[in-house]
Amino acid sequence: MDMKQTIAGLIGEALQDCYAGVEGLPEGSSLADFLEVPPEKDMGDYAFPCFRLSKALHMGPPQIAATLAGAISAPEACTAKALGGYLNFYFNRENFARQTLQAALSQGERYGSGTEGQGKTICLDFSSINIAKRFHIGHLSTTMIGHSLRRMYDFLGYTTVSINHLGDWGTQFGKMISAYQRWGNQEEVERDGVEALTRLYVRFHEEAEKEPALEDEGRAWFKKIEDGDPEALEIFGWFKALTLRDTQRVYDMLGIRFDSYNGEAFYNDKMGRVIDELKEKNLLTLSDGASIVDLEDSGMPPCLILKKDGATLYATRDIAAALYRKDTYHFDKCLYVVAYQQDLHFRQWFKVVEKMGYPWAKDLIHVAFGMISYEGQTLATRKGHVVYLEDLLCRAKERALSIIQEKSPDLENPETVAAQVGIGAVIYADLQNNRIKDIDFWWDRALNFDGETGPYVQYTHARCCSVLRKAAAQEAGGAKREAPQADYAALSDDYAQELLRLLSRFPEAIREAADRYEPSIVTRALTEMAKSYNKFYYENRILDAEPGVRQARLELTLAVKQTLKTALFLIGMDAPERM
RNA sequence: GCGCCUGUAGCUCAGUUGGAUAGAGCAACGGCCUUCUAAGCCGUGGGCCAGGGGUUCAAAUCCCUUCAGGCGCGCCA
Repeated sequence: MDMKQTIAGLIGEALQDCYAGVEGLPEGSSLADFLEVPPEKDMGDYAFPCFRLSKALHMGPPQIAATLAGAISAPEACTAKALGGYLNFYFNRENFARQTLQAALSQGERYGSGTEGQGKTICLDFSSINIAKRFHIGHLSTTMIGHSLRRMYDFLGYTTVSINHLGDWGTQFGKMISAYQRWGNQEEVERDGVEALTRLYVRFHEEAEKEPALEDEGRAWFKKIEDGDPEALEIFGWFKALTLRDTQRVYDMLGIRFDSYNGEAFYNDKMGRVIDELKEKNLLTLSDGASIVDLEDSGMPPCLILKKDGATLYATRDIAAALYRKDTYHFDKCLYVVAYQQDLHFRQWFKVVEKMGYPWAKDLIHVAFGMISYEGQTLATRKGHVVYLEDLLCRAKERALSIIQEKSPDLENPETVAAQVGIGAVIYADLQNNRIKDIDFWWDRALNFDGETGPYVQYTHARCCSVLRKAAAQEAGGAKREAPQADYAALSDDYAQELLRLLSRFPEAIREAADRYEPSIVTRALTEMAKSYNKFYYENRILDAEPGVRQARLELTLAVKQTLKTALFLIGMDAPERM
């Protein structure tokens, strides 16, 4: 049982003993929710504010705290002291150390995992690239947040389905075929991939300025795609394959995998059902020639379903996709990791699904995140005001490599580690803050590896590994027999206790992150743990301590190492053992 | 005009969903490597928590309001 529950139990008993029969007192598990962490270490490990009892008991909080403190005696778990209106609890440090390490070490890198997701499925729609467009920093957040959430839900036992909802439908692809037919050549496109397609697309627009007939030609090619013309489909399929090939390089660098690439084209023939159902349920009305679902009763503008010309829209496709996913995956939740600009769009079509009578509309979640800008300005591909993800990752890797050459010239696999560290820095920076915050990208910030950064945490992990390696070497070399019994009382100092406290709370952090769809909670827990370990490390000698003390500190180091690795994994980062 | 979001140190942000004296990192300055990884550690300076009202024993946190910024508001996605 964890300390919080233990303490809640002790308070419950004390309330019974001291104030039996009084009405309106909290009891049971609600007491655990009242517990808080005091702002200062010397105020204890947990505190119970007595203010809220004073009404029911007709007594001042300090008096209540003092009475309860007198009634609590459980020295093997903790001691209680009254301070003002607070009842402060101090852990029995030796026992707390033993219990926490036992919990962490028995599960190893699975520490913090769970089974609460057994039998539940979560769909995650993220990254969702557009065909014939290069992957740039504007796609980083959706990709990393989605990937991280996916790993967290997996860790908690959920079945997850990662979906890359491809942007692969629209007249722009007709234009691209037209441009390719006029000016493209196969070799060049095959070689340069998306880059070549972008050039063709840009040229198409330049030429179309002078020759407006081109627009019609583009539309005609798109019509051919719609009608299933073999030539059009072949070229378009090739463009698609090229895009996926180019993008896959980035996904490989990031360790990301998708279960489905069903995008807009896939749902093209699945929207009839939506229209029919909306008509059947009397939700569709005509307005200025377009078909809409009126949402005035929900205080929102209407949701457009069909254009004047009868063509479907974004919302129509999203609804069709949601129905398909519910039928196919039977999800308990479907998350859309999409920038906050689209907040209204999601609220609208979620509401339409609700009006269609599907109770699972409440399980559709828009996981919104902030905008990214580049050195104070809006991203603009056309003006070249953009940072491609591949370039960013490469430069981060180069920077890591040059630091390795300077500080660790003897490293065996500098290229591999440089990639892990450089890419880690980029991922960390993206998942460091609350996802709703806008991000302004600056090169010098992105390539800074000092302070609270990805490399800092990886460095701490490598440091733990180094200590454990040296310990193993000592044991192999020396005449030591079996591991001595750890002296957990040796972990009573403030530095060790703070570290243990963070370890003991790590499982909660993962759950909070999953509940709030907020990877930054894990990033922060990770950073706090690394900081805490570095302090501990400077205050305490590990390898040359007395055997029992050495063993206890090694166990703590091992627990931290494993937990850091797990947390890094959960936000999508690698954990090199040396750097 | 209406709606959503944001406003905390010079900069970038935390702040455990209402608790005790508001915390980190960066930047600046000053210390610490013949000892387990100095990509590290320690210290100094820096705050009207955007402003004003309320609710509460207690507000950066909840409610109202003003201001500032971002985003969105029908045939794009």
